[in-house]
Amino acid sequence: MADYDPQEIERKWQKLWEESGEFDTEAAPGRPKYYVLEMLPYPSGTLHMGHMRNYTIGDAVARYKRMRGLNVLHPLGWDSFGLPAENAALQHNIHPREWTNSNIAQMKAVCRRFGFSYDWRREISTCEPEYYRWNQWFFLRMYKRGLAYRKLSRVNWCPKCQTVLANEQVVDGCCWRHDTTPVESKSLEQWFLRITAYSDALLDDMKQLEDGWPERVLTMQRNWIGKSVGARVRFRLAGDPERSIEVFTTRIDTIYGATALFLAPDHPLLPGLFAEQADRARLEGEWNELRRNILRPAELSAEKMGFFTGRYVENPFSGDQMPIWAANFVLSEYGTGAVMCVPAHDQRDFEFCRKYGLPVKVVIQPAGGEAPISAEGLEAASSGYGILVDSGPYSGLSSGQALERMSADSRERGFGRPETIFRLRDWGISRQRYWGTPIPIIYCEKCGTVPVPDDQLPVRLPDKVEITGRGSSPLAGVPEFVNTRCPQCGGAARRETDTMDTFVDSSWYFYRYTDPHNRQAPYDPAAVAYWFPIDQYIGGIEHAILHLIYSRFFCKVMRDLGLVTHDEPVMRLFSQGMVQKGGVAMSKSRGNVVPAMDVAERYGCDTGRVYMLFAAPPEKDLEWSEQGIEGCSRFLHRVFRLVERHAERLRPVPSENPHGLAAASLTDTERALLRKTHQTLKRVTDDFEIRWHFNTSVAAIMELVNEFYGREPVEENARPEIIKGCLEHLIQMLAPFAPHLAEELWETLGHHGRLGQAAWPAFDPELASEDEFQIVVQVNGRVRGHVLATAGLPDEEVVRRALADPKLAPFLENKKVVKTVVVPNRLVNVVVR
RNA sequence: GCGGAAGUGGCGGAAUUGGCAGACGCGCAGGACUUAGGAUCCUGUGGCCGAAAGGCCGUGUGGGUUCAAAUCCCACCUUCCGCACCA
Repeated sequence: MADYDPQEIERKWQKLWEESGEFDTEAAPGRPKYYVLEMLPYPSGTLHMGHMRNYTIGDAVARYKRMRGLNVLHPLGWDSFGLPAENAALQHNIHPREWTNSNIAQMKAVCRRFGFSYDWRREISTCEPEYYRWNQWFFLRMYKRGLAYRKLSRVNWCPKCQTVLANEQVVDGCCWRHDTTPVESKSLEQWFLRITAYSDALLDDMKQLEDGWPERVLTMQRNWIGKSVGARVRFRLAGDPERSIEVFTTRIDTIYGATALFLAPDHPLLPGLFAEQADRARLEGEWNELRRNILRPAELSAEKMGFFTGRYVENPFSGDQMPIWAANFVLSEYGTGAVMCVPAHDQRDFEFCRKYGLPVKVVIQPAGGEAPISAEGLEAASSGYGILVDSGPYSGLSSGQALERMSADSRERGFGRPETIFRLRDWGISRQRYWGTPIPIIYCEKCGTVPVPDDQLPVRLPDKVEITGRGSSPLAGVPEFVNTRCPQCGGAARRETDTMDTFVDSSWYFYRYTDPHNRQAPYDPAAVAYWFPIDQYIGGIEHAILHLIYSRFFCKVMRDLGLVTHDEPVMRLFSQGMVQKGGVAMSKSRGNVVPAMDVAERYGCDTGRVYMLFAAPPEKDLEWSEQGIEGCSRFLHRVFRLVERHAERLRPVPSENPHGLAAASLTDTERALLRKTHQTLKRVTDDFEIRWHFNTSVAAIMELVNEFYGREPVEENARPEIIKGCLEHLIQMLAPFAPHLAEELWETLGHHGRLGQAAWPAFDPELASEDEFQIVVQVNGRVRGHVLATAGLPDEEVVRRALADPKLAPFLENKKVVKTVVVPNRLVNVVVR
């Protein structure tokens, strides 16, 4: 008997698949489609098992859906612009393009060695001009619509990357790639994409995603967008009614309780407030001290500080005079940079006022019978909604009523208006780097900022450039690139030398897969109309906001440009867990990686795939275990031997897959094999369709294999055509997980067509059904015995048999049966007293 | 601090609708085959008591609902994740 040789089998089928274009797909209007996609990888070098998990999940799904008869689009490409290529260039004196392309070649070889069912004709690489010209094309369309603009702004600067970061790329005050490097603040001219124009759309359209996206991703996006509905209110400066300070508040209902007004330390009006005062010098000293103590996100426990500016404002509702303080916890970049201080109803204000002895005034009493609160009795702010008191004409209203009426009144009386603000900021995309998409803008002395015309795209990245790793755009040092002609007046002009954030590349790449070689447009809308939206997207949770919010934004822009008709690009999102070794995520920097190629060479890729799916449910983190993978290797060997043992006898026999029990007179063994086969089929199918828990699919198939082994020699008690039918189902169910072995065994059983194109077996509930059950017999909820019952036996009869079980007798002695509970085909519980 | 997820044998995990907790795999123990086994096949394997039959205990902790709870409710503990002076 031949031995299972994964190397030979896998090589054979990969070659055949490639030659026949097995996984090439074409749009076929009218035929049901399925678009399954794994997040675009960055070509960092060699692939390790930590990378392979989402490809394995995606490939199992793609293969399953093909067997269900769907037209499956399953592509892969490369997110090939980005900083590591420049760092490699510095370190090894190699051109970023060369480094990148050699990594791609290596990684692609691993993907091929794993037999992933990609349509490689659709492969894209974002650093190729054929791709990035469409980044420029989209940018220009956004520019024309005012969605791309340039402004001087304070930006996040990572000293390690030597470039600017978007807000989304700053985590806990540090760079997302260098989590121990605090970002610095710089003022630079930057290009922005106006994602805030879609704040409400990004929020509202999440309703379409509630069924298909993980709740925590939606929550993170909601928090990130940070919508606040409130009001803007203007406070006049006491003694100087021409000047005023605006605040934003979500709690205008508490405004009668305001006892001060706080300004952010770098509020522009602040220096002017104490300019004319006698103790100006002291105030400026305080101010400088306070500015040294502006709270950074990392130091939350730091103490609140502030000082009285010596000036007052007038509360436009109550007429009260309120002192103006500067406070270190007020954010200058959020809202108006000024807030009203309501210590009774805001915890931060409460703490500040207790420290500096400012008065506390209660204006909201809790509704619904709770004890009323008083300023003296408060130990913490009472921030809930309630009923207004001491609030002039608004006393007696509920918070809800007051919020609406008071913001409307503020508008009518000319000192305010309802306002909604967002935490979301526009997306800064300028990067002072070489290895990215050039921003297609030309600066002309006469004409100003001029977009590059479409027919001059792509603006190509020059090959020759000096990369220094220091903080200025490398392209600025390439005169052939910088010096150009103005497209409008033809005069001498200079090109923009910053490149785009690489998240621009990945914001729309999945559209390009539908039409990857189009030279006239980013894609044919008809191709997108057929394939979109993406049915299943699979990737890591680290992109919960970054990539996934940018992509949603791009989709909405495309929709408004008339390029797509859907609102959301991705219907279902799945975040797989990480692969760990030694309890921490596999990564090159930690040095705990298991190279994917090693696994393929040692065990075969089928074994590696089965392990990735079997060791844990896909959303959980998975610990790499050499013993675990050996178990999976044993399992595949076991399957191989099982089929091989029967193959010669079964090859000439027609397989029989009886449907229903009446048609065939079955032996006990046949019945048992068919039952287990169809029970397994139900479990595996449900795991694909509903549960997405492939660990239990693999376990179910293992059970089926064990069933065969437990009944060997099966040929003595079962007809060959029944055995063959069951083995075929077994192989089909294995195909999404271990496709090479499955193809080989399919052929071993005498088939000539490809297994990947064979239909998924039809489930027959009648064959799966049990006709006899072991009923658990409980007394007062504790298991005391078992009885056998045939399906459909009346409850009374089941109870009668249960009570007749001699094992129960000691527990029934001197007791009265109060009640019996019957769970059909499962359990009888006798309640006694 | 707020929000979310999780906590089950020696280990990874299973229990899909409240119905025998521990499927499947690893590990471990024993056996068969064998010159040999780190191959393969078979058996056993939550803890405690017991020769066995069987009994008691057991899903982070404490309470509750129920004939019946890993599963539902309340309180708490631990771990992980997200948000964090966002006015």
